[in-house]
Amino acid sequence: MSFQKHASDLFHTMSQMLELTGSDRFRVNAHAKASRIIKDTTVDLEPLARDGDLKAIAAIEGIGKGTAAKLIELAQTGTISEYEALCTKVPIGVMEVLGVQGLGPKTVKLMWEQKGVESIDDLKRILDDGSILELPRMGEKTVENIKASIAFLESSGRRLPIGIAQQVADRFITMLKEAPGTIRVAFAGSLRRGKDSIGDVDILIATTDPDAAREAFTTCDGVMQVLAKGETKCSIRTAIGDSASRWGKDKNAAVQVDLRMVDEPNWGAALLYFTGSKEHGVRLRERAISMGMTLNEYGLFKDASSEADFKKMPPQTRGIEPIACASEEAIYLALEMPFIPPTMREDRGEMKLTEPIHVIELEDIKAELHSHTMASDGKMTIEESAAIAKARGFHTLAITDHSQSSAVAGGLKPHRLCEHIKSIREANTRIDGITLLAGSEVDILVDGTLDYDDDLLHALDVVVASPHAGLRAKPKQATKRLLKAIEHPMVHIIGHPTGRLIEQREGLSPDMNEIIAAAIEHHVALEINSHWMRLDLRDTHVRAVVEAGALISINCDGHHPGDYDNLIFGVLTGQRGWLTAERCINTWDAKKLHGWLKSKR
DNA sequence: GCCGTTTTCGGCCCGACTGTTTTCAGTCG
Repeated sequence: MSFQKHASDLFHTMSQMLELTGSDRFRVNAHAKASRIIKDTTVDLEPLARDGDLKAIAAIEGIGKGTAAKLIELAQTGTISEYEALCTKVPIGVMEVLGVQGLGPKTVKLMWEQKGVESIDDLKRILDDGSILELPRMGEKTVENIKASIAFLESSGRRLPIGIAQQVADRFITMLKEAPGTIRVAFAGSLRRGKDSIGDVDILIATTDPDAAREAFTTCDGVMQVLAKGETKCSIRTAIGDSASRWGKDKNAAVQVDLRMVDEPNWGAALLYFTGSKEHGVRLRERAISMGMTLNEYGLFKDASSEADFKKMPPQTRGIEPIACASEEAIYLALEMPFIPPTMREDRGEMKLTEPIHVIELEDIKAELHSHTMASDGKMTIEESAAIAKARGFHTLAITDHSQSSAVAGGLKPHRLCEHIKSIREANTRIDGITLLAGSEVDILVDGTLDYDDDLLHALDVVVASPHAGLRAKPKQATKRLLKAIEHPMVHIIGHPTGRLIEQREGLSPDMNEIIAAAIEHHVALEINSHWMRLDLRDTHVRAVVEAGALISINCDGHHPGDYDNLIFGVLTGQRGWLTAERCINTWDAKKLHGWLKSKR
């Protein structure tokens, strides 16, 4: 595990332990925030911490001298004394109990202190023998909810890949559009922000008939449990359904879906609020206060009232008219900020922007440079794939089937690749309106060499070099391997550079700063693989690439016709890394792109 | 623990829902 991931995990655990020991809540928050920033930052913390550079670390916003000192301690001694001290106070197993939905620090602390609950198994014990009912504020209904939450956690507690969450959201949106009285319906939350994995699906609806929406939502097919059913908010757990088979083995997979009912005139304020992130929302509300205003899900209010008792009532209930609420754009404008796209709302520096950043959009993509056909493990012919790419308005499609070492993927032996190149060239003469390029997704072997000899590589228009095996290698070895591929003069793109699979396989952890520096030096583009199981590079890597000024290539890695629809997830990942169109080679016009590809021949 | 266009001290976002409460605490996002 990388130093930063490890440090981030430690701070997260410390934050929970502080909460359980009744520490000052602002201190708890500061630790949680530090955990998030350590995970997200593009600053390489390990060398700074090893050198004891307190000043440089504390210069990162949200990281102060206290946290910086602990990071240095971690790098130099291997642990943090505050963490060790907390471990003697709080059994580590108590933290897993905090993961049960509906149980917060107060309740978990009570269970731990009064009933000796130090694990989920202990919790099950006091549920089974009924002694949980001896705790204050604990009744039959709460007990049932806890049992359901444990079952949820054990069956499918993990986060959903965005591709699956999107299917769930689309299903509910289609259903709610049919409900009587619906004016508008949309998904919000982390799904709208394009995160690579989604904890729960948020749906927003404006309707003249809330009762109908509530009924439709809580009684539709697949609903396993209704968690809340209130005036403005409903929560359910639903089976994932058809999508589960595509996802993998877990047919019992479930996900929580929240429905928020809002008034149409406040749509923008509600959408902004429920899109989050929580941290971005906090920053916005702080900014509003500093400007003498109040921001909530009903709007942005000029709130000069200083009466303390008035302050206790939200402005909308005091008859104050919002100065902005209809659209997100209006609210950002009133806050004197540029519009921040949903994908950038993570409190990763966007609050400091004075000018808008025009991040890449789906429509900017004009070429697909990584696709498979029936020649290897794809399910499309060259012609089928070309027709789809053409229909999407692409000017170029590169056919890049697997190389010989990927035996399970039907990788092509050299003589078959030669025949395949001929087929692609022949198809290119036959098919109008799109340029077909002959390429290959060439394995980067464990030692960093490529899977075909240079003569054969030279015959290809596009070389996507990707790691497929040996994905458990140590960071140093992984860095060396990828660097060797980047330095190869005939490589255009490094495909899914880390080989991670979301929620399934961590993949490689190379030194991204070294990788990016080499990519710049050797004019190699790093891929954002758009498949929702991969999204590799991930958002924070893209941000580092963008800051350093390297090139990105966003590709579908299509095997099935439907895989072209995954492109949006790659684009959203790019946006999350603040990627602009000009840094992405797939947005270039044909002349520029083909010229760049030929420069490596 | 962090931070500063009043501040190195004294603040630190806002509202909804549930369950067990007879007026509200705990949790969530």
